[in-house]
Amino acid sequence: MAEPADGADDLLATRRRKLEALRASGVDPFPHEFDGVEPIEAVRAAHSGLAAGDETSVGHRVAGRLAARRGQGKMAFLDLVDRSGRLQLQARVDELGVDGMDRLLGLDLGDLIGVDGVAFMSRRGELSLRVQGFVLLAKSLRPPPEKHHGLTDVETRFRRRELDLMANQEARELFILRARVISAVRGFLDAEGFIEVETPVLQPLYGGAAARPFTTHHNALDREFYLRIATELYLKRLIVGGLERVYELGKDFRNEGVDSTHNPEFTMLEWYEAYADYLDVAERCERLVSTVASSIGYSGEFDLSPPWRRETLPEAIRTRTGIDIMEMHDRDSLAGAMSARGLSVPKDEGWPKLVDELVSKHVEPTLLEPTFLMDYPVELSPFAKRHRSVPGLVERFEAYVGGMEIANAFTELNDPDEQRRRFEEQRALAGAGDVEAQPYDEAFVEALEQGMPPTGGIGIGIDRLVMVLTGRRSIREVVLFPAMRD
RNA sequence: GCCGCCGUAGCUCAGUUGGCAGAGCAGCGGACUUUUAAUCCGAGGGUCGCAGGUUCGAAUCCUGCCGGCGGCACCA
Repeated sequence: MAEPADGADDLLATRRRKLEALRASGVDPFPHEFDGVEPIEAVRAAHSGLAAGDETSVGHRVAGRLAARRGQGKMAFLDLVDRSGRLQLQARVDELGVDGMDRLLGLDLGDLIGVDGVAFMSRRGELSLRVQGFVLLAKSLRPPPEKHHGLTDVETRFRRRELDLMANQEARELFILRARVISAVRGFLDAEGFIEVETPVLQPLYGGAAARPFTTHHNALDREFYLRIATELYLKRLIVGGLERVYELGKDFRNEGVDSTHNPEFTMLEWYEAYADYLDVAERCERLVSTVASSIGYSGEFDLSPPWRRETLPEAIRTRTGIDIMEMHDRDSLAGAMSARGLSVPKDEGWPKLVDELVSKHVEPTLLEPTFLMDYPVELSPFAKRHRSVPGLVERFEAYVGGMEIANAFTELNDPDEQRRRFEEQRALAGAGDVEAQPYDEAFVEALEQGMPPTGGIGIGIDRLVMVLTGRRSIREVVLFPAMRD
């Protein structure tokens, strides 16, 4: 409430005052449109051959946010930023008049403006527009982040992503690249005969992954629903229905911990393909990732081109720890072998969890180059088909890059009676307190009883794929608005 | 959940042994017709995350809480 004058008022009040002054002088600070805008990138492309000092008579209309200002008085330079880049504007009093000059220089950094100007190459060799006319497109009532250091505070960058995007070009580029990844994924699958489908996010019963769900309530039906943890079971029902090749790209929700590779809601791609097995799926997976990578110009630390390394899970555990899980099929002998080698043994956990421990502690961190880890114990995989030649295993792989799981796939179990038995086993685990055990899904089993062709299916974590393709180490860097505490 | 580090102006950051709260950018007033983080002059701007405690005196030391990051645990 302090009175204006000089610096006694705060930054917001100053901007509000300017807003009111504009209105008082008949300027609409929030006009409705600005037609015919050219992306800054296109303006640059049109003048790539100019040399320092060259003038043109080519006019351009651009629009964006005012990002910097140099100079005052009779001539000044300003920087305008749009999605595609940054362009210097030159403001001259002999072009704009004293009044126009004052109005242009009276704008605040952060204001959105539209500009008509003529291209020229400055003495220092920077492409610029000599401003002939401009219009305020939206007044900014809050100060933008600092113009040199940008916005670096991690918490602010995530909570107020709009500030990150306006201040940091890398942030803009990253999310544009993410969009291109998703577009390339669709293009790849569409071209290979898959159709994109949408299945329920709100589900009466959840399933398809080992995870705890979020619950919500439907008022009119007066019943609980779950937010899906996977799309798997519905998609397989579409395979039963004869759609043959389907994929879904969308959010899954898992009510579990948050860390650098887990966000409670995340983007998952799943596809299912009739008459295929997990080897076919692996081949398509490595081809998809490699194709998407080259379509976005990936040049990171990994060689993503096919074929990826393949290693069986029992073999991977044996070479890392010397333990042969195929020879130790009861909990006690495996636990004994682990403690004999000085490895920590999770208490009160059964054989499957011990295997899981060995894989996540001793195998996964070593899988840096793209690798398919193949053939998992049946106990860990309630929806995967038994291995055609190795008892106790299923035809399943997880794909790893940089020590991080990016995909999980199997030859789908299509024997309804065995699926029923697997659900019974899950029910027993749930009874023993496993909060992630699969709930029994009778509708799914009945669908399998209609007859499902041999099918291969996969889930690929899109956020993690984007992490790999952009070299980011935290999932929060590739999700626009990651989950944060209040 | 446990451990460690961090939280100071709109933004980026200093702040010594516990002794008046600092700089740059941004903003405000002014000068400047080819700047590139423009420069120069002037005057402003603070819930030092929050709440307690110790002390003559706390941004600084102690406790608790909130938030962030990292690690562990959990988690396909």
